Amino acid sequence: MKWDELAQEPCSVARSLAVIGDRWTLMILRDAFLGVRRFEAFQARLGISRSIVAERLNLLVAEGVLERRPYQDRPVRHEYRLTDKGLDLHPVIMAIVDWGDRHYAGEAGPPILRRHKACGRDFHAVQVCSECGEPVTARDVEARPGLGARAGALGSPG
Amino acid sequence: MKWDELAQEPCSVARSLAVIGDRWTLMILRDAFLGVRRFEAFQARLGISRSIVAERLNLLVAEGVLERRPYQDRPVRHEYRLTDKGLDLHPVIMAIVDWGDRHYAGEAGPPILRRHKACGRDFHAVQVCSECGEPVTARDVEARPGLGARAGALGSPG
DNA sequence: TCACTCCGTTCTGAATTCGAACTCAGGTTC
DNA sequence: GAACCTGAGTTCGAATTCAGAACGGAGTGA
Repeated sequence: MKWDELAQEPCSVARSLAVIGDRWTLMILRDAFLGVRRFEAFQARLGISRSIVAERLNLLVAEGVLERRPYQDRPVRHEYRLTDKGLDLHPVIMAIVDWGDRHYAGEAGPPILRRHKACGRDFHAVQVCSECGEPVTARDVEARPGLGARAGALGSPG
Repeated sequence: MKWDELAQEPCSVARSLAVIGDRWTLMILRDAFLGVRRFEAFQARLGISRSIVAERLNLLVAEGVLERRPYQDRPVRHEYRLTDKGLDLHPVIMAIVDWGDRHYAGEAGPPILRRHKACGRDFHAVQVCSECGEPVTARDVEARPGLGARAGALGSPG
């Protein structure tokens, strides 16, 4: 399988990774969720080449994850903002943060603390079942092909 | 920043991505969560070259995400199983699945359905606050540097 | 003895990715 | 109006990654 064939797979992981599975794309999204919006800022924070930043931002705009909009005239300057589709990626970033916090934080604890505005406390994200509200772990889940699976492709991942 | 400097960043996203942020690594983990355990199976399902599969499996073993253990003697054959640290990645995979299901599933719905054994119903994952149990979205979160942040690196991502 | 399986490793050349330098356009300062 | 600055890319050659094929080894079965 080639990288650009991922999007055609009957698998939500593959389709998602075709968009966000790139090395730097998730780092850009991390910054976007922290409020970074300008080309220069993304480039400076990540310290990667401008061509990479430009390419990734264009891809995310093309996919509807970011939106490019002017924030001033004379001269026209643009900023990149998360769309609703982009905001839907928040659980992905939070899940990655949690894993990093758990397994790679040093003695001093996590590098970033996150406060839940609604309740005012520092928190981490917990995944629960949409139906019963109980926490879900890997062992609690049974997967089977759905209607969106490729016909005859039983056992196909998704 | 170079790819292999990511692990040194004071940022849980960067540290996690240094391990799992690779193109194919997440696809391998997807299969691992679906029960795939053998080299040949990973290679056949992904259709990528053997050297890539070997390299990624070795990296995941070195990081303690997978465990290589013999499942037979004469000849010795090994299988790759998720460790506890690997199982902790389940929320990451589920978050990616959800985003794909939501934005890239066709008319027929998601390619894979997942049943929560505890309650018996098909579900999707929902992220809630560990403190108050209420759902969390991007707009509900306020981030600030924690003790694990690099001294003086305010605004450093995490 | 010969073929076959499972599990890798090594090699090579082609494709991709990346950093650095360059461009361009508008605006500001002297 | 010349010199300079800043935001936002584009171009190009070097470095990296990858696929595909060959190879090896340890066993099994005919």
